[in-house]
Amino acid sequence: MTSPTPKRRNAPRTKAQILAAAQQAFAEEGYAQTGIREIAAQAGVTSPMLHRYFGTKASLFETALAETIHIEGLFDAPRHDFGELLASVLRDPDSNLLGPSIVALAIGHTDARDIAAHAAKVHVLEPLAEWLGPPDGAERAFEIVMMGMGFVLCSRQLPLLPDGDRDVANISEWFAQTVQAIVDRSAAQKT
Amino acid sequence: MTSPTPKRRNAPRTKAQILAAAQQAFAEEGYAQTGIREIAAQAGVTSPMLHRYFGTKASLFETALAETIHIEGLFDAPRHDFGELLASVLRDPDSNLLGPSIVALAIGHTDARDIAAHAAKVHVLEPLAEWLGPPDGAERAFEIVMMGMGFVLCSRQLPLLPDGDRDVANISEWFAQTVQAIVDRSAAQKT
DNA sequence: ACACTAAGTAATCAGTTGATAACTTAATGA
DNA sequence: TCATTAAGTTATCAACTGATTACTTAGTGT
Repeated sequence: MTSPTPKRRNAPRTKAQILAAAQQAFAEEGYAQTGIREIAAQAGVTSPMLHRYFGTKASLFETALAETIHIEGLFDAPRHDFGELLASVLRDPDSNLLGPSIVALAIGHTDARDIAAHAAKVHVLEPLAEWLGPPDGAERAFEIVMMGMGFVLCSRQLPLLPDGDRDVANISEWFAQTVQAIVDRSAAQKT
Repeated sequence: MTSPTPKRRNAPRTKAQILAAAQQAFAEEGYAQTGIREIAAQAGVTSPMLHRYFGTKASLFETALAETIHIEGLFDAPRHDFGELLASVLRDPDSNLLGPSIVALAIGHTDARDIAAHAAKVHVLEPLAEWLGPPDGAERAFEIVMMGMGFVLCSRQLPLLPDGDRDVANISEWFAQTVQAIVDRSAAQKT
């Protein structure tokens, strides 16, 4: 009972725990408001461990974000389901959406904003643009990311969603259709 | 030359200067990263002045945001121009867009996020919903705000816009058309 | 002319932040 | 078995945060 539990040492496990705690904290509280000690405590270690394994707070943020943000999971389903798929992921309260949340909550801090912008560009915008295809893949990728970020921001972070289930369902349906229209849009039929 | 310029006293002017400096700083750096002293220095006063006139930092933020955020200016033009009008305001680099920027940069901080959410609801969503009209004004207002926030977030804060002028013009046109479709959409023709 | 009020400043407090140095101790290999 | 390496902790630093107190002085009404 009084044994202080000698604390097994396990570097990779500790490192992983810190990373997971950081991702969760950055996604819930944002970069600026999340303290080094808070992350360390959540990971069950002390704060210097965090510097040992990840250097600075910003560099921890960078790796935490890079590991979390990814879009490729949406490319497996049939192309005509993309809109509905994205809508269901963003709407589902159980999908924790670490990536978009971390990016959205990071823009209030200069360093974090730059890191987040770069990660979003490399890990989301560019793969999405390539998946959509030339000649206007970049435009359409921006439009989709813009809608996704707007939805996450306004529905999860702020939150501004109307109260009724009916409203939410309608908004979700509109979101899916609008995104799908971007996916289906051909560069030929421009005005 | 060596005269220290006796410093005229002018309460309302000082208060206005603090408010203007706060709006600018909150819109550029965000709530969390903007310090009391920074705002005071920008306003040409010392930090206690800020507490004298506005109480706490959060309360200063609240007044600064409430004075800045407004949507009614877009209601004067003809209804069929709303999409294009909103797009032009959001796109124009010269329109400083204090309101949306302050809201976007505030979500990383708990207190500021709550204040911003309330302000957005009262000063943007509700007037817009009323302007759009029943029965689904709330839904459509959310959709428009969502798109606006997404655009500001991705184009101004991050920034993720493609490089070419051609791309930007196309995105802006798509944005205007999509928003206009929400405005024009009648509740009758729902699936 | 003078006293009162309020605008403004200097100095400082207590708490928190990210980061480090110095120390302890568990694990590993020769 | 024992010395070396690395995992982990304690204590602490310097800087900065929002906020407050006590003081100075300009403006104003009588």
